[in-house]
Amino acid sequence: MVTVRQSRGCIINNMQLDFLKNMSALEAAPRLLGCELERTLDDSTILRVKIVETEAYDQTDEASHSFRGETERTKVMFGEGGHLYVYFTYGMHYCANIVTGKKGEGAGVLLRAGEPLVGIEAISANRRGMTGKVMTNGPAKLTEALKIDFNLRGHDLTQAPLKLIIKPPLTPEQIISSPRIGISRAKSELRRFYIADNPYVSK
DNA sequence: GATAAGATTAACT
DNA sequence: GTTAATCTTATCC
Repeated sequence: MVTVRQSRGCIINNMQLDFLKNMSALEAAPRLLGCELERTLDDSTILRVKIVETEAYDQTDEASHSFRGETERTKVMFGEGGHLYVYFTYGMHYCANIVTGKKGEGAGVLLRAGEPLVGIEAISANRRGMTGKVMTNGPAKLTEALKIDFNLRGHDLTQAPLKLIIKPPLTPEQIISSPRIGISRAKSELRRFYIADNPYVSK
């Protein structure tokens, strides 16, 4: 019985991420709010966070890494939805995106902030002892908290050690959209989404 | 081969 | 509000 349930659960999980292949970044960004990321560390510690803030990037978007076409860095963004695009920036930070769309489309959703649910002590340790919202209320803070770096570049999010767990969609009333943060182009487009009144949102 | 900019953060004043 | 830290990637010689 357990085997059957696990097997079915796995299939359902895969199908749940399948929808990302048929979704634009702009559709997926608000949809991913409230969903969860489960990270298994090398020592088997389980961490889980709820996604509370996202931004949409795609090929038609001047601010996107995929805007000027596929390169060695951005090729994961041009792969199938449901994988992880990781990039390194400002000489010291990693940021993570959930890729959306079919193969050949360069689109993804930047994970900007999360709310720790499980493994909070380990998350705090990863963040050099910080506690409270400053642990995960920024894109590079989130990757540091979950130990995401180039080891997980292109990772399939249906698999350990990093799984995306789909939850029911939030209501429109729970979601606020705004311009994105930290970009120099396409500044006025409403491509940032966050959960209303959640203390772990970055700003 | 060299250079400039960057989907940021934390520690300052 | 300002700034240093720090290095990959893209772009331009």
